[in-house]
Amino acid sequence: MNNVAESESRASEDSLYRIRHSLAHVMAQAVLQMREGSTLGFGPPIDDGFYYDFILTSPITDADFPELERRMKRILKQGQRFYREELPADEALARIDEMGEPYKREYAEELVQSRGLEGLTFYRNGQFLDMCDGPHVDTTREIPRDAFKLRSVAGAYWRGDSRNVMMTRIYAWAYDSREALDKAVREYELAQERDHKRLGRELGIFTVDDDIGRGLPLWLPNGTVIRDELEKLANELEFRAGYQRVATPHIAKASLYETTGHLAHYRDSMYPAMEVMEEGEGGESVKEEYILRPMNCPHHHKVYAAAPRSYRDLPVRLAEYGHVYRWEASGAVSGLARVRGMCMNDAHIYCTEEQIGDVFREVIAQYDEAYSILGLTDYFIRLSRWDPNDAKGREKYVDAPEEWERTERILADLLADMQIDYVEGVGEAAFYGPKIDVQFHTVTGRDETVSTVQLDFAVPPRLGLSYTGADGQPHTPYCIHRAPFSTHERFVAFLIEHFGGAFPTWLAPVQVEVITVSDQFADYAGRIVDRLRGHFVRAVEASESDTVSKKIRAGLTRKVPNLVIVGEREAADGTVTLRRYGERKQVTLSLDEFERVLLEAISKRSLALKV
RNA sequence: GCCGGAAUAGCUCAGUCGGUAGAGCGACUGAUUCGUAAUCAGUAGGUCCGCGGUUCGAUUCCGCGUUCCGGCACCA
Repeated sequence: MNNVAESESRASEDSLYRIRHSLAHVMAQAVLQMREGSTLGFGPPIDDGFYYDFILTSPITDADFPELERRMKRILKQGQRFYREELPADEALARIDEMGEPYKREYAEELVQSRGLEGLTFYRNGQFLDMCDGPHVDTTREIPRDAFKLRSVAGAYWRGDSRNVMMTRIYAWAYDSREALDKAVREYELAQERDHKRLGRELGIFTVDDDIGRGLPLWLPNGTVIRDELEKLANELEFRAGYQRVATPHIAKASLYETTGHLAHYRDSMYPAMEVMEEGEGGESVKEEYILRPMNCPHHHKVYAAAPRSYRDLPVRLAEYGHVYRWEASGAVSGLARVRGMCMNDAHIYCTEEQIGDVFREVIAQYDEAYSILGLTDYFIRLSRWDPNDAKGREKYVDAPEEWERTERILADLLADMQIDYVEGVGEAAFYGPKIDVQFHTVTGRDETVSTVQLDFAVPPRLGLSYTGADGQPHTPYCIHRAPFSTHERFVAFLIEHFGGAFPTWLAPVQVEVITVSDQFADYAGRIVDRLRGHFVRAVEASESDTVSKKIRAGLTRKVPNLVIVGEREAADGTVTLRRYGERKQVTLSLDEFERVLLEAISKRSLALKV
């Protein structure tokens, strides 16, 4: 972006910021008209509009939106001026008391007492007064009346803390023109059509059944194909990088998690223990507790510990697409994106401190390769640190400040050295160490952690892991946890939305569907399908009794990447007519040629077919 | 977990001011043999989410529960 464009875009963002911020005040004014006696929380501009939080005297639902919007438009029409006023701290607090706004008061006190502000600013427009930093438009006439739209009502904790009161948040879109608003709303609606929960059902990828349980998706045949293909790719990348595959059970004794610290730091996210009676040495009954594992690492640590290790063996790379189970909060569970039983593209790399840098480089190179195969480019890196000031710090993180500082520095230096831009994620670390998270933008515009690389300094020593160094002495290895393909669940959820359900040929559940013009050509179609299946291509024949149009429609609806149409011409010439998903233009090519480009696209995992 | 909303056929949805329900698509059967996004006809398919309450009678009203959706918190 050149400088002119940059400054223009910033100027328009500033004006948009004012519009959104001012509209928040306008909405709050209208809400107070409809629900007199309600109190205010925060009401900031956001990426696509604004929201405002309230404690309402009686609920508002989207059924109230038309009236609320009418009132807002009336305010805009009135041309209310925004008046700014700055008061010294004591007067400001007195003013807020008059306003009867306890939450504003709490925040104002904090601004004055903890942050030492000497004065606070207020904005008044019409009857509405708010403590607010601004900036705002001069008058509500500057705000286009047709460029905002109320979106949804939601709950939100005061100041984002679940120990606080739950407020009602009203979200709205807001832009500087009707066209920009329409565009945003259209994009939102298009994103809804790509929703993985919807496509997952329509494309037969997964289902969730009440009798199995919440957050425990069942992978249907089409979804299982995608899993298997991803797993195959992961295995190949890992094999090439010297990983060794292991297989370990889904449960372990509770005592293991006592030792690792999971029970101390992670208990809330774990399924509770299963109690069983086992026979003790003397034949007596002994109570034993087993836990569904929430992570694979302790099991892999035990694989590591199963053999004596020398520094010459390191790094040791142990990989498993391992199943783990986590007791996710009921309100968090959603489709495949947040589940309670998941299968993780896990590997643990045990290394010396000196090797950490090289191992991270190797892992990040692997991430790059994996994402480039999938055509994923819209992501950024987050360095996730612990938060020593967290109120629940001792519960959330292993208490070892020097280790945190040292390992976080290693990662920060490494990122700087590799010239990788990143954002800081304070309080986003794992309990056992800092991590580098890969944050993807989802189609609905939110960021989501898909993959992570974690540096674990805490658990290996607790399990007594060691290797013999060149000095003949035992040393404790570091463990690096990595999962470029995340869990099958979250990654496939993300990929469904990324591809809009139209997977590249190598990943598609059905790779080729052969459509006959009439069932006179069923023999030819059958021969094509058999031949392709002989090469492990997932080819199917369309139903015989439908019309060509109907079969094409069905194939497109199921987003089959390659529709092959055969009729008299093709049967006579030994050719096929190929209609690629998303392309109107078709090509007729010999069956041999089609097979060649198809197999090449599959083996190279191409995003497109070269014809 | 918290706030709010929703739940009717496989899917998308209509409907019953309280008298046990309908459409389109899909499925199945038959006819049609067709050249690029829906051929025609017929058939089957529903404890109207569950449990209580009110009522002569509840899918409809009320309560509780379950699940899902939009958020918040938490997180791969």
